[in-house]
Amino acid sequence: MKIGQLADKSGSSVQTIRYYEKEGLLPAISRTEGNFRVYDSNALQQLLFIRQCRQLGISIEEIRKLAELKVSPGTGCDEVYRLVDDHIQTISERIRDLKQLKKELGALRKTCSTGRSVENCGILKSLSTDRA
Amino acid sequence: MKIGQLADKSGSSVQTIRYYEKEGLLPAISRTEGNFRVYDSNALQQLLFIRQCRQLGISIEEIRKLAELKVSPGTGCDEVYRLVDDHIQTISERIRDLKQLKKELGALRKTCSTGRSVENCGILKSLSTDRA
DNA sequence: TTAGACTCTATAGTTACTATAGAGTCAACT
DNA sequence: AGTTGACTCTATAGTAACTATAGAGTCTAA
Repeated sequence: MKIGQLADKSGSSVQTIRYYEKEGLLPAISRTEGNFRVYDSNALQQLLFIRQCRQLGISIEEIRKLAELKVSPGTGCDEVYRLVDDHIQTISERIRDLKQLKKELGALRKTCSTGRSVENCGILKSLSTDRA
Repeated sequence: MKIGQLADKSGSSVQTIRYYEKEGLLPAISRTEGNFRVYDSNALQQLLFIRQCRQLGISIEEIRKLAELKVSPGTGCDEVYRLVDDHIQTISERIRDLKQLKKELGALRKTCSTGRSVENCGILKSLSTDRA
């Protein structure tokens, strides 16, 4: 199949697929005489793997590592385990930070009652003088 | 004061201050004979305002808007209110998404018991076959 | 044969900075 | 006066993960 079909089936855009190839996530594939990329179902599987990882917020760099591990038999999967664990940790921290942020913004919003003019706007006042 | 001192006092880096100037967040300031930037306490205030906003995750584009509103007397502060409200909304969504992600990663992690070899790694298996 | 859909490469744009190179400025010390 | 060192200047490239564009080529169906 050609890149457009692969894009449809995988849910990635054509440009994104080419981007993944350039980044070394998808191996070089064969081409038609007219230089069009040709993919098989194996390529589709690989792409779905990448997509799955990306949807879980795993970076391209990390996906590269995972892909390497996948094809290096004999090594333990501790590293895979650790990568996922680290990722969960990162996300937890991000959630904590965002919650704090939301709290601060909530407080900020309370300083404003709509309808005033900007000269008396509590939000702008707070932003100008408060310390986070 | 010169840019280094302003950086120290504000907590922003020298490059970041120059970047804000280029982006139009800080007004053009005067220079010494030797072309060094010179700042007063007013500039420090403006920079602290920007920092405060950035720490609350407000984008540079939005800060530009806020700064404009600050100096356009007579207009209502409804717009400020709305901006902050939208921002809270965005953050809430982001938190929700991340929580979902964490849940999925947690489930993924459970498919792995450490010490196995990658051929049997539950995580890699899941990533290769599951649908999110 | 030609129109339309698709594909190709290469390049620039996105966000909010950070890092670097290479040059100039300035104050203090010898 | 010379020089060292800290600071500053501009311009440019890099970061992450794409997206968008230009301009050209390919393929297929009417």
